Amino acid sequence: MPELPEVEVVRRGLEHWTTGRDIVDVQVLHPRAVRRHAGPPSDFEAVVRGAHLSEVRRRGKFLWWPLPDVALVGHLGMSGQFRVDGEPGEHTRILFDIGVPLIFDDQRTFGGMWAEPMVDGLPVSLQHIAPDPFDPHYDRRAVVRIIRGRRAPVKALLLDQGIVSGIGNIYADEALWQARVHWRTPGAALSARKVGELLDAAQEVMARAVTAGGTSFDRLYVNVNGSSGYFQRDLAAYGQQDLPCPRCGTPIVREPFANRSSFRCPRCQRMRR
DNA sequence: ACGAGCTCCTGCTTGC
DNA sequence: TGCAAGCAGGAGCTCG
Repeated sequence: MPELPEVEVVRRGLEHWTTGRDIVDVQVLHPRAVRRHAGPPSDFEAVVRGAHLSEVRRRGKFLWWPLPDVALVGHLGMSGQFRVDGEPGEHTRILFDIGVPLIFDDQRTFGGMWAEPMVDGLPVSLQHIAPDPFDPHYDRRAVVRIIRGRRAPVKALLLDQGIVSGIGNIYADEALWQARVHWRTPGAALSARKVGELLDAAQEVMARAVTAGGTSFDRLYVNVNGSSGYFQRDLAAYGQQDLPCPRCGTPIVREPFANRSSFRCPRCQRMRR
């Protein structure tokens, strides 16, 4: 489940392996892997072929290579991977030749790549994606104000990439656990101090996860060289159903949330008022 | 404008 | 043993 930490680990790997290289050739092996692109996969191939790769940028969970006229953008979705370490496989969707093979694999095909113009340094389809907590443009006070102005469950607000980007189901649950907030609490029911605490917890837990190389539950998330992260060892709430809360020992519970799951400590994370 | 719900997709796990 | 249902979920979309 690539969220900001996993995408950042991939970004660093890609920057190391692709910077200074040229796209000698590219083949789209699965048409669905090219999405949001204004044209067929053949146009995508034509646009990026020959491009020089200088740096890799990221906002939230989106990655892009700035090219002279457009950005080459990628999103890993649920199961996307970039690999520079081997041969194409059954889930390879796009194959680049940058002197060495650069492989975009995606088992569940929720991810994809496209090329599009940039406005103010940001690909056009990412204009509505808010800065993530590590972005110089991140405005903590503004995000606190937005969350406190909404009545939706605070977890839904944390996951809304238009408010603050990069947070997914894993790090939302971890941040809520760290700040001792029940995921269903309406944003408007939280104090400004508590929302700030929650945002700082999200930032802190994601920073630790980057250091750990991200969270790898299975082979669906690995770095560009195939190595796994190890932050799953440090998860306090997410996926920890029936296991003791690291703070108080109460078994973590799993609850349905928007057709998925939410994990919390029933003692540390109670609804207030 | 907001919030809830649905859809896309594959493969592993669970239950009858 | 086999089949079906459940589950994982990011992001864009529709609907009320």
